[in-house]
Amino acid sequence: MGETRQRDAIDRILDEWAVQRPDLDVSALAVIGRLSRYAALVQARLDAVFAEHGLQSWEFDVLSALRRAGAPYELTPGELDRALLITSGTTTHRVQRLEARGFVTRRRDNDDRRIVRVRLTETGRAAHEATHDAHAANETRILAGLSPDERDALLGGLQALGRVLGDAAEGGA
Amino acid sequence: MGETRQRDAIDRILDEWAVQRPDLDVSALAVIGRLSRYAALVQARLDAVFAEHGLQSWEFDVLSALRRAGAPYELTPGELDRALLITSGTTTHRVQRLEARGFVTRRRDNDDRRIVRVRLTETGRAAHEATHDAHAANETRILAGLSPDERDALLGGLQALGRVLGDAAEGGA
DNA sequence: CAGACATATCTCGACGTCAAGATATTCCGC
DNA sequence: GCGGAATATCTTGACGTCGAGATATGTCTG
Repeated sequence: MGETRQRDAIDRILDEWAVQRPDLDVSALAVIGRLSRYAALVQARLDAVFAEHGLQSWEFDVLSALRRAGAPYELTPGELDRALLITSGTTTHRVQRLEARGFVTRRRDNDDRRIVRVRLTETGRAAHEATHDAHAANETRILAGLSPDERDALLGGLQALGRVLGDAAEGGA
Repeated sequence: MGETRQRDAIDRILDEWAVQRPDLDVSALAVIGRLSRYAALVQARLDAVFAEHGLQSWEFDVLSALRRAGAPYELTPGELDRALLITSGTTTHRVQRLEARGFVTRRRDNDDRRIVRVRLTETGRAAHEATHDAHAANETRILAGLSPDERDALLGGLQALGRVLGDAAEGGA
């Protein structure tokens, strides 16, 4: 306690603005700048573990969405769009490449022939399984340096942000 | 108080894992999943305001870095790399396009001819100025729905995360 | 001062994403 | 059951980013 927190990259940005434009209110930047910067730094750490297991993070994301959907591990491209916050063109592209790797299959629904069913193959499920533990451990390790209070604060703050962003309404399944 | 927080998209993901793999510890996912998802949702809101002012967010980022460097509003490509967490190839590309729009100039340093000086033009400074207020207001508006406690929790949690990520050592000037 | 190493920037090719629109199918009101 | 609106997916072209390596310049060691 009482110890001054070490200044980070965002603090330096705020310092620069304080010199250049002391009239500005940078308190929102202090939050949002960190949010986006740290999300990028965290993603880089996650990518490193995926790479060790021969996966891109977008591949893992798709496999995870299918895995957690439960047997028969099947979703439509539209459901993937919404779950992963990506556009339909991106989903088509991702599914094609996962199909080429043998991780998923695609087939038309016979009741509604507009719909496609993307299903995890056994190979795909195994690839997810093989990577998941290391990934989860990686996430745990990243947060391990936080005290319980800090971690609660971060989670609570993010939950509140999610409420403000209206996330409950988006990404529905 | 006592009111149950509305369940959001990440809660639904956690619920799905609880059904599929009740043995998993998803508490780290609850934090990191939100971090990356909300960073993406926030970025989309920021992009909307930049678009109203005819800028891409990467353009605004470069103009901001130069602006807050102070007169003569000049940085090297390497400094931009580190400030913006991008690779040198990306910086070259960004600077070329900002130069084409008349927002920056490039010239070799005469003392060390490996070095380039990227300088904000008056046009570039004006473009930043014209966008900055709306952008700052947008950031403030996004956070306006948070209570002071929630906002403090979010900021404090992010600062702790920055410490854990070693951000103080990165992005230095 | 020559050679090796270090630094700064740029080039090139590949990749992932998006936006807009095309196509195919289903639903709904009459 | 017909025509138009709605829905689901795919196609296309453009763009931003990265990684690896090329080039040019500077520094250091002996």
